[in-house]
Amino acid sequence: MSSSLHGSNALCPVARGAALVGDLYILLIVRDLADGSKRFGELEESLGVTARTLTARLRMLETEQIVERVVYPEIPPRVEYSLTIKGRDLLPVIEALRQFGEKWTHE
Amino acid sequence: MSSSLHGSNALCPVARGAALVGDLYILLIVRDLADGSKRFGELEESLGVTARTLTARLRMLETEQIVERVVYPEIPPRVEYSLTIKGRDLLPVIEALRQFGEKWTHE
DNA sequence: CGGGATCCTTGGAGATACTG
DNA sequence: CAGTATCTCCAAGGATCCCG
Repeated sequence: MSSSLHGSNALCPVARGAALVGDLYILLIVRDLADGSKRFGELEESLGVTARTLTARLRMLETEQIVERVVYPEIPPRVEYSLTIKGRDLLPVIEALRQFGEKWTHE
Repeated sequence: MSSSLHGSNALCPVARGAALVGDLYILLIVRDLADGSKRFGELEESLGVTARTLTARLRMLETEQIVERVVYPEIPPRVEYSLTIKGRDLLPVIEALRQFGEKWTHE
């Protein structure tokens, strides 16, 4: 996922941004959190990915300050994920992707 | 790279778009071709990736009609890659990524 | 419910060598 | 130059079990 850059244009802001979100699951997580917070289970079902993989992405997004994790000390436990300010600045990427998807992909 | 969708929101246009370009190298290829065609070797050096990997991405982008491949029968051979109309519709994604990268990433 | 720990499998990517 | 062909390897990801 968060790969390291090696090319001669690794310095480019596009490359640095792509190194963070150039990943299918991460884009889908940001999409899911676009309109409010979601629980771990909701994301799990929406992405159709195992907990292990989802956790890895969420931890990474937390570290990058793109996603915020809030734990509610209830029984059973509840954990809500939401976009930070930085994360919300990724929404134009999602929107551009949506435009493209609507225009060029079918089914 | 071009993963298959399994989640409950796999139908979303964002998901379908992300399935195509939710990959670091693909985003960098589109970025590199944004301002005109480039040769195989130029892309290779820019991305810092092996020929094998680059070829896989280019073939996939060709199949998806995002990139066009033109062979010039010269010696030594020359092959130019460029964005198709569909590929150019990905530029807003790259631009959004650039905005994000400029604002939130450093170095 | 929201994970952590473990085992296991696969294919994606590097390195190298070769060719039209 | 622009690939293809092999081999190898490691790490990402699924499956499973467990726990607070």
